[in-house]
Amino acid sequence: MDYQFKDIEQKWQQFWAENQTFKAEDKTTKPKYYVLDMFPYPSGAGLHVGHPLGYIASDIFSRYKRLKGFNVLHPMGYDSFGLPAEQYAIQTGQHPAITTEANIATYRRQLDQLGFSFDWSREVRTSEAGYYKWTQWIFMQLFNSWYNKAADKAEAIDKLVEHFEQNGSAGIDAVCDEEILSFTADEWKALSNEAQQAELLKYRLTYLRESTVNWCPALGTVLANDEVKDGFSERGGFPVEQKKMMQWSMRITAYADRLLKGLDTIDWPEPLKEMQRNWIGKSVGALVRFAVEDKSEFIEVFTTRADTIFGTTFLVLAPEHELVASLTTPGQKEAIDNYIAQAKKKSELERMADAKTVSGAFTGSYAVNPLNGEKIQIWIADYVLAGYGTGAVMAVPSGDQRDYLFAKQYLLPIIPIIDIQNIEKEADPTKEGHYINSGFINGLTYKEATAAVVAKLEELGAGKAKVNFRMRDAIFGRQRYWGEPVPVYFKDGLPQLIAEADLPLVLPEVDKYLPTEDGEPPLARAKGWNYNGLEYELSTMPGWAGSSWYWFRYMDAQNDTAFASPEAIAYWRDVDLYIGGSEHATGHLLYSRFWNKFLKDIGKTAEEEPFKKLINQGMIQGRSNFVFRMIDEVGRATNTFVSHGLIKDYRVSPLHVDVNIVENDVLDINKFKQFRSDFADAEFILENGKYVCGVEIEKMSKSKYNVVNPDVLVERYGADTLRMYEMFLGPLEQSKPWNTNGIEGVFKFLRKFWRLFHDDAWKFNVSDAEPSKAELKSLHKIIRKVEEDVERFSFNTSVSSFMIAVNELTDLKSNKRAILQDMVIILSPYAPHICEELWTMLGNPAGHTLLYSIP
RNA sequence: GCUCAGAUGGUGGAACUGGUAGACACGCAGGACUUAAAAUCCUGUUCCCGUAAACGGAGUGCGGGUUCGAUUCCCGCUCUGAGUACCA
Repeated sequence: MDYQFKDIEQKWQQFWAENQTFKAEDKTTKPKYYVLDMFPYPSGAGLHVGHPLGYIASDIFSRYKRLKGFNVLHPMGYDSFGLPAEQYAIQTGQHPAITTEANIATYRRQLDQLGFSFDWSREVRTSEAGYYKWTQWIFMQLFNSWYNKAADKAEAIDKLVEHFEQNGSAGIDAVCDEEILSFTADEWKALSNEAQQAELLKYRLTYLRESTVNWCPALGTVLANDEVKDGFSERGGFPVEQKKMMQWSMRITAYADRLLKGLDTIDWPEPLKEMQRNWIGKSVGALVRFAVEDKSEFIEVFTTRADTIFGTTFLVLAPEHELVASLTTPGQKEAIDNYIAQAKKKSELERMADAKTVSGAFTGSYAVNPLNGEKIQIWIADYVLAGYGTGAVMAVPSGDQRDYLFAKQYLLPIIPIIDIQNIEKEADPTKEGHYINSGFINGLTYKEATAAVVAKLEELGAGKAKVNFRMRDAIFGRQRYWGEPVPVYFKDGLPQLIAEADLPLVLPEVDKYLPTEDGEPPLARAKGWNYNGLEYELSTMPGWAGSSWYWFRYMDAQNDTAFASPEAIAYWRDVDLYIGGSEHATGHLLYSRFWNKFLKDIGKTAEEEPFKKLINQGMIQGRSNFVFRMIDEVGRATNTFVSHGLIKDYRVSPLHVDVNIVENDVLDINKFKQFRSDFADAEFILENGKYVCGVEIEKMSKSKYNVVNPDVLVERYGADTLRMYEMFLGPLEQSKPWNTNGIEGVFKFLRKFWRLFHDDAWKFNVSDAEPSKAELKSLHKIIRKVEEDVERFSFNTSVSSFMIAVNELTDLKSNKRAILQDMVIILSPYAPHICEELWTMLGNPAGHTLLYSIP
């Protein structure tokens, strides 16, 4: 029989499902290997051809590892809380759980037809109570913990309380809020319970605090920094503004240093590590205190160039700085007020747009340089950011270009401080040379000077060495419905955890998915929803909560007494290979590392890093096709279409055309006439009897008619062909446009492979004769090549090698069992259905992934 | 601006540690089979010169360098993509 991919694929998919062929074992002496894909958000649009790329690669690798004798965990699930289902619910009144369920069904069908070897018995869905019970549980552990810098790990909050009771606040080195109380043991004990709780909140790893947040009015919720791009929400593209709100946050900054250091221990793409390094933004420098002249106040600045302190000719505060009002003299009040009003009006975007225009205002006050007693002016300017460092800088115009421009604009002095500095046209931030005009560090080099200045500042009590991070604590609350409820209620205005026995705190029903009239989150609509009469927290957790620990749940997905059993965690430990997109660099991947480290600190997990090796699969872009509609003399669109090669001779306007009615850039004219009713009587100006379309690379999207659905390709060529074609397209990590041209080549290859086992009449015909030298040579070449390729994730080259091998064996008219049986095994990770079929036709038992190993 | 990645035929790409550039596939051209088409098979296909072949010349974004030898290593530049953006 000819190659009947449809029957073969259906048959084996059913067999694998019924026999749970790919179920990972929990008790085995085999070495473990954990292959993880980034689980999808099940959107309404279903999968397009770009989504499975990473899944195919991970599936090939998983199947390969099984052949190599590993006990492979290769699970799949759904990140099923999220905004689109909720937006849809707002529009239609349909409960998000219902649309989510329907979308998951579509995803599952699409995934199944590709023949993935997922262990579905371990499926997780973040929106199910059985799962989010443990997301809430982790939240509670974070609430019950503080970060002990001395031990460099998270510890139980009870230990902190114990310390307070015995020693007061002395001897505690914690990551905490800035305004903490200093007290003795007796003073602590004398505090009311409320006061104690309020104080502890400043230490907890998840805490409630008034903070400036990214508020998105259109979405009606706050967003985390990584969910905002250029002043607009990442989802939906709505404007985002800054607003002060009481908010739940995660003290991820406690882990900043460990998150940074850990990067050196993991096998991740360098650009991704670089992105995380930049996001964490560690900078080593010093805090310097400048006293304000004739006032008791002082201004603290952060600088990475303490050595340049003698070049400081003014101070600049952010317009939002808390001391601005008190520093402003009566004479300068109007100027300052005007400036602040003006700065406030500017949106984030405008502020970035005029990065080059310099503006600011003088407060009228003066500060004193702690090292030389110089009196310098205090200004405000929006080039200083309130959110970074202390919101104030010491301006050294000779060394910093921003300060330089500012000094030029407002005629402030510029003092050179290094002998080789050239400051005629711009600032010179050099670290070479020796210091001048710099008091006691004159003549020293950069290294010596920095150390000397910091030592002197410490001696004078005017400063100290300080490491600063750009990363902020992560805002954790969302004023939305479709997310995990926060397991907290309020008593006397203070947050309290609900009892662990009351988990999960189930998402209540509401009449509408919108905020209430007085602006409270949707959960305020829930009738009778309270904790023994006390009010629950009304915000829900952000999208990244559920995905920050899901790889642990796969280890033991059904467990009802722990997020995963200690035995399961001790065996599976961490993810050996993680495949997914680089768009999660500063969100999911950072939060996951954070939670992983926390869970290790509290003794629940085994490894410091969750994902040993990570590969970014490239984005599959859309490849749009265009037709060219002729424009007549008066500028009206006609119903005549000009082939691409001829458009220079006509006036035309390009029009997207559905890529599914175009093959190799040639338009199917009949299908085009049915594409839209007004094209029914379209006319064409052809070249060589064909209508050739234009091409452009764009994002894959419905509106551009360039979405290619895998269902269509599976229907036409089968899953094995699609799997191999996606790999054949190019290196996994590289972004590339999808182009269905060429899939025929892979299909032909599989058919040719099939034919090796059959005679001219398509009758199964395999010989038991001894293979020739040439045949053995081909076989050994391909085995070696494919092993090398898989180990370095070069799947595209192994597909080529398979083609070469099959071409060679076809030329040799080889039909020897000794050759073909091994070919089946090495090809099986790539094209599992056809291989399983041929494997059984050769007389072997089915389900060979468990039984056989690589030759 | 800064950081990172990349640039090879008509197209996707290969050449892994410096050793025959263009594997494999698509497309295209020609041919076989067919009444015809599809499917299938065969041949050719980097460019230039040459009727064709042998042969000759050029060639991996551009300009230099190291080397017996460079797509590969080094320096400078151009362009494309991604990330980031007044971070003191």
